[in-house]
Amino acid sequence: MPSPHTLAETEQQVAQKLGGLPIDFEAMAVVSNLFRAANATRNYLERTVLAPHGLSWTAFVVLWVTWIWEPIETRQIAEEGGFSKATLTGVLTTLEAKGLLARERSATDGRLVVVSMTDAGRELMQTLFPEFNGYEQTIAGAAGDRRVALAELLRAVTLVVEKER
Amino acid sequence: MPSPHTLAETEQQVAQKLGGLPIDFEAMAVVSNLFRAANATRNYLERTVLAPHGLSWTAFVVLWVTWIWEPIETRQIAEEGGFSKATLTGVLTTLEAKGLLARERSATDGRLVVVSMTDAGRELMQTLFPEFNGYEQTIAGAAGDRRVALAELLRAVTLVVEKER
DNA sequence: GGCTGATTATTCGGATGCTAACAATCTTTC
DNA sequence: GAAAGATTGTTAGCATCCGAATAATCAGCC
Repeated sequence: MPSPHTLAETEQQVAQKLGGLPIDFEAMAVVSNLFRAANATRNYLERTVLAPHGLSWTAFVVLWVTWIWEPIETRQIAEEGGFSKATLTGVLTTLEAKGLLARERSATDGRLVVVSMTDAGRELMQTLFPEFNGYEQTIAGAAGDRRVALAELLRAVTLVVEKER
Repeated sequence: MPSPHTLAETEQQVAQKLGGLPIDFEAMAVVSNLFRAANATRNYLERTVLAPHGLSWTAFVVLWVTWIWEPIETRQIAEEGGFSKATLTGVLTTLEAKGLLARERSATDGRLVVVSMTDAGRELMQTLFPEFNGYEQTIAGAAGDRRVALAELLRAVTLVVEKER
């Protein structure tokens, strides 16, 4: 079974399809590779280290952000994690059902919900995160000595698209 | 409302939580920024250019791959697009219902399904893709003159995690 | 203190996204 | 040519993921 087409093959085919219209292939490569890398990485981390603990990628992110900053308001978790509050509500429901964290209404502002870890949640993160970080090293190792530069470039991309809101 | 915590704040808090355990913060930064950038970019592209045409990110990718390589087998679309065949089946159902592409069983191998664009689908891509590429330029512009390097680093990450299968 | 506007979290509906199981088909081996 | 193994696409079940709508709460203004 052939592997996906090469960049050169794809560029040639796209040029043929669009018949001379100017296409920025470098921009195309940045965006398509961003998604391939993120998707492949998420699947890899879920399969190797998160699924054995019954966690999805986003569940882990929520757990991690809560563990680091607890007690924390839900709107802050959503902001740190980069997903919507609607998504967060669903994931919190899942994690609360697993007994890893707990929600309660703020005593001072009835609109807000505050989240804290349970003892079980803290214990899980104490062992899971160092293991997880080991896999992160495998992934970041792909960038060799340009890891810091890669992280900075990715941060710049996020800033540009979040500024366009 | 405070913006997300800085990298320095996060590192300090993580170090405090883990009490001296060695954590590779650079690796952490690469992986977390990869997801922030991919998620933010997907939301931005869906909101600005895809949703007005009734398309999700993955629906667009499937349409694009099919447009470039048609007629194409479903297993090849899944491979090029980097998602599972189960996901592809659902997205193809959506796109076929919108009249943008068509599926048919292979005449030579009953296991295979071949996908082609409809005239409506080709017309949509003729106008949509150049517009989409314009937004891609905005995004890739975040990397300045390191766009090619960024795409290569991302490709390296994908290769590393897909090799770990 | 009552009204208006803003903010928050949740719910709803619809779409993605995966793994595992399944049915149908093809390939290989004997 | 029959059986076993492999491959394909679909289905089922479960989890995410979003925007819009909703209900509850708070802030500001008069």
